[in-house]
Amino acid sequence: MSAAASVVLGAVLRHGPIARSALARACGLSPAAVTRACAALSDLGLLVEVPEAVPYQGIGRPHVPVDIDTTRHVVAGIHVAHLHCTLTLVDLRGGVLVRREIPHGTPDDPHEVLTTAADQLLALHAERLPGHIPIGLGVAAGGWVDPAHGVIVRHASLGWRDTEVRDLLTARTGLPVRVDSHARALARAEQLFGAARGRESLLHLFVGNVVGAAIVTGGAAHLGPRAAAGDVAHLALGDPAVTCACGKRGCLEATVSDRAWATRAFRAGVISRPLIFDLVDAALAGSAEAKANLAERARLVGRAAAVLFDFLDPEVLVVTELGTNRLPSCAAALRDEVAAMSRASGDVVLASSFGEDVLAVAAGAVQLDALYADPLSIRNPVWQGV
Amino acid sequence: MSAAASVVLGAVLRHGPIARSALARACGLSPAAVTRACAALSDLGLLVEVPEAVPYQGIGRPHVPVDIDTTRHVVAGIHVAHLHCTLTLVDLRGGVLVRREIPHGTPDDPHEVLTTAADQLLALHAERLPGHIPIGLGVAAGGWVDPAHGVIVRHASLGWRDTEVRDLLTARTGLPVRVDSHARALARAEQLFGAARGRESLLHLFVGNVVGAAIVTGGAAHLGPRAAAGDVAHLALGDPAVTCACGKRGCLEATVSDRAWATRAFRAGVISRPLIFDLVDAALAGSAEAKANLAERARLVGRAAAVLFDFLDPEVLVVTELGTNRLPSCAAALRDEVAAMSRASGDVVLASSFGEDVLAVAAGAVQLDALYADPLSIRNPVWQGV
DNA sequence: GCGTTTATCTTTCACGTTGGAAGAAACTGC
DNA sequence: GCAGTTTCTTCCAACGTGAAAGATAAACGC
Repeated sequence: MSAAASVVLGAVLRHGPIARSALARACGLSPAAVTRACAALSDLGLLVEVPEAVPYQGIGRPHVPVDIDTTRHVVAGIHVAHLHCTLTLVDLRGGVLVRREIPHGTPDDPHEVLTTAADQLLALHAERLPGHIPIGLGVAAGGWVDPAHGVIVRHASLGWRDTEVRDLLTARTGLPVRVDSHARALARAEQLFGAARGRESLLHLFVGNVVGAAIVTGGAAHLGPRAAAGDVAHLALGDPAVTCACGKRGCLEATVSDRAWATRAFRAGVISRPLIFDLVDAALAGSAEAKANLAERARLVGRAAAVLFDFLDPEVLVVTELGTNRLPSCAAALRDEVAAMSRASGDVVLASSFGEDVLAVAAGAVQLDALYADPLSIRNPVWQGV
Repeated sequence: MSAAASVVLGAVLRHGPIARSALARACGLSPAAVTRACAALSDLGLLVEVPEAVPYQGIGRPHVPVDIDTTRHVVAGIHVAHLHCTLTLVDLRGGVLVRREIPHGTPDDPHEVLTTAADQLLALHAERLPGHIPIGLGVAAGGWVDPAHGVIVRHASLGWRDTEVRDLLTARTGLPVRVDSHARALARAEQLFGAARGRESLLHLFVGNVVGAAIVTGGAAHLGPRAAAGDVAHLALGDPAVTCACGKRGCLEATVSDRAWATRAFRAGVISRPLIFDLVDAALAGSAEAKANLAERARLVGRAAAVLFDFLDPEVLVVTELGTNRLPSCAAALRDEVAAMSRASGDVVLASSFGEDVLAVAAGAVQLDALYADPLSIRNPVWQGV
């Protein structure tokens, strides 16, 4: 309920260890309100005082910086990919504490995949971080996801339809469960912990086997009435010469998705198997041909991003894509292309902040999003007793 | 400040004459809160009781419907077009009470154009509606406008740059002044009084001599850090064969703007002068060639709109364009094209609600937007005295 | 015709959140 | 050790809200 608590916790997250007096200025709240909010958040184990963190130099009573307490709670995350689930335990700053990948038993059976993942995640928690109280469980998946109902409407690669995730896993784990799409989860992560920290608008373009986008305006993700906002997979922003499985021409996904591009590179003789990792590895190993090939993809992604950027005009554009995230030359190609084709200046175009941990962070961010929106809702009876 | 007053006034606007009890249900407020809000709004002359409006049939104490009081206040509007200003006095329901067009004296002198318009508008008010208290002045213009600073950054056709409108006209008229772009003003009008009534997301595409869009998400217009959101004029969504004055190919504005399309139709021999009105008049007079020509434009607009729609996934798409607004066949062509090229079903694609009055309503809506956002800010000392 | 029933609207009161002001606390400088 | 300074806390009044009780105005039933 208390709006102040949410604002204060968000400001602490952004500004690191920070004194209450500075918080009051940063949040536009009275000192009294900040004290009250900090007390409440401290009682819940979300905030700690760290007197030694920022030594006080000046005159007067020394300040007592507060910071996010990452030692008490964890957030669990499940990312449902094509061949495996990524299980994660993430702290309140989005730091990945534990990560494990488990292959799907029976990919056609959502119930089995999800309950197995949840069970293993609980076991992982009991084994590795028994002292951390789990706040909730976030589930991220590529494709069309309806976070309002906790449903994977259409999983991008597994063919699942209208899979009710939230109710299933809440019953199974007893934790609050939130579900969201890949692209939106990562957008929120960028906004909380990454490049878009503190920004109120953001366009996040995710290019993997799935291609998707997330639109953040006014500080909140825009879902659309069908939760389909940002579905750019089949926009005609790609190569017009490519015919997509959907029947249309020039679909973005058919042009630049991992699978599509790997196939294209394979046919062009750049790699010997149609696997994107082969292409990236070759580029990392120094192959000029592979580098040029990936830069070409980055430019195609950039051309599409330029259109979306100019239309939406967000504060930041973040692109999550294997090549640009690992190869500076690709990131530069992307940036140049966007700058050339749009009003965006180079400094608002950024590669994902999360490196290898993208999937792990995404899954956790789904739940952390909810925490930072309403921190006082964490009324965990287990914790209250300690 | 009171959030309830804004919510209540908005609900009254949407639901016409409505009983307080029904308002409480519609707004999710307690009856007490509604009573208080209505009393405050009544005192300000924004609301009236209309006991006879909805005769009560059932048992129990009869309800007393309340409605927007359109008899006390007016909002002034100035729309700055290429050759003239449209001056308007609009009531609180967006109804145009007075409209007058005045040609620019010296189009190159923003100061002269704006002050003349403001002076004439004040005179018009004194002459025609002296009993109505002016709440404020809205200014709408095509191009790049920064409403946060009240500045026309770049007028689309007059070549004005960084014209400070708000401060100039506040000083001149003593009224609160708000400035916004054409596309956003009309989007807000659609949301308040038109097709998008009560919707929280909306994409409005405006096609005139200027081509622009407005993005509404979460109930509020998205501006972007430079107030440039929705600038679709130079997106490559038009005919790739067309080269734009900006140097790029396929720009939307170079393809479908009034001027560009009229020129194209003129060259094709459909009309004898490159004037869009000739084309529309011919079509209205029954010319099959002109109709086909305008339907082709509607389809091109639809193709561009489809991409933007699928990306943003708004609840409604509203297109303001001369042909589709006046010719059912064009509206149908647009609808069909959007439905074919996007996920949008036909019923979310709508032509503008305001017919001949588009410009007049747009100018007024800029200020009405502010009124409905914070009705209690109308502390007009003149009114308080009555 | 008069009390009962029903629904609308208003008033009263308690609650929660906030900012302002005063006070307590902790340190420096003289 | 005392003034000066800044941080943080406590107390209190203001505000907006919902719940509940009360007032009001009609139809209904006998």
